[in-house]
Amino acid sequence: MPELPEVEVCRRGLERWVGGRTVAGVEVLHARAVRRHLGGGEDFAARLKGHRFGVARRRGKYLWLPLEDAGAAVLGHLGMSGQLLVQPEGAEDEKHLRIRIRFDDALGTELRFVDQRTFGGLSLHDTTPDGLPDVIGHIARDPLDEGFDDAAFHAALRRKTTTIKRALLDQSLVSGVGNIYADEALWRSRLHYERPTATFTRPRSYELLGHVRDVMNAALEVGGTSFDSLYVNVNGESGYFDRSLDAYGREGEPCRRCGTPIRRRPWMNRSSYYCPRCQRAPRAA
DNA sequence: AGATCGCCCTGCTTGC
DNA sequence: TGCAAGCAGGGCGATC
Repeated sequence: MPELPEVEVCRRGLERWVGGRTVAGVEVLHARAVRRHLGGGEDFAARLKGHRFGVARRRGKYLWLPLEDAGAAVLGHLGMSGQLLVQPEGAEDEKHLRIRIRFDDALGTELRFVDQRTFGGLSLHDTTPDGLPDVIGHIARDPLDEGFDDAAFHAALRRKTTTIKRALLDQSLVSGVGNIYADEALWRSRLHYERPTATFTRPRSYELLGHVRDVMNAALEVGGTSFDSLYVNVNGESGYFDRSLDAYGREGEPCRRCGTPIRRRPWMNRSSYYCPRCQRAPRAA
């Protein structure tokens, strides 16, 4: 379950191992992996061939490889279980290999999109003048992005009629926050997931953003060591999940602040983990 | 038009 | 032991 830090590690790997290389051929092995490419797998392959990749970029959990001089980019999302791997050309196919991209050079490696649950995929899109694929114009910057506007985020919270965890997962307000990091940041902020966003004061919004950044930076430090190898490893096994989680997945275990057992509650076809003592439910829940 | 929620998918775990 | 249900969840799009 790659969250933003894992996607950023993946982007760095793409930048290092795939940037500047020219596509020799593309194999689409599973149609669902290119479902966002409206022209289908054959069109995807045909339109990539012969083009050179530029510098990999990322916004939220989306990442993309610009095609130089084409005004287009290959957009990728890892979904739940996606991986982008740089493998030796002769290496055995992974069980869930969905897309293979070969290159027109002598480096001896190819790019593979591997995805068990097929929530992720690749697609080709025109880019806007600022280089963004046109279909992700609605995705906000992430809190680690220098261009993220804290004041605008707070104003948006005040404007919305919703609750804080929904807002954290709303990629048009802030990107890169998934279910795990939302629960972690809320625990650190001592905020209940159902707190209405309209009640947020500016200091409270800023404190929450600070905790979101801390959670992401901590994971980035742990996961950021694995990209400096042949493999662009983004499978979420950063080690961060086992060692450093305070709320997510800890149902029944003692809160690290007060010792109260952490609770799990069904929420939006998912789960919310929280400390019932540190994170009190709002009065009008 | 803003807010909410069902659904897509596969493999592991749990329970009867 | 075998089968079914539960669970994981990002984001699109239908619905209210």
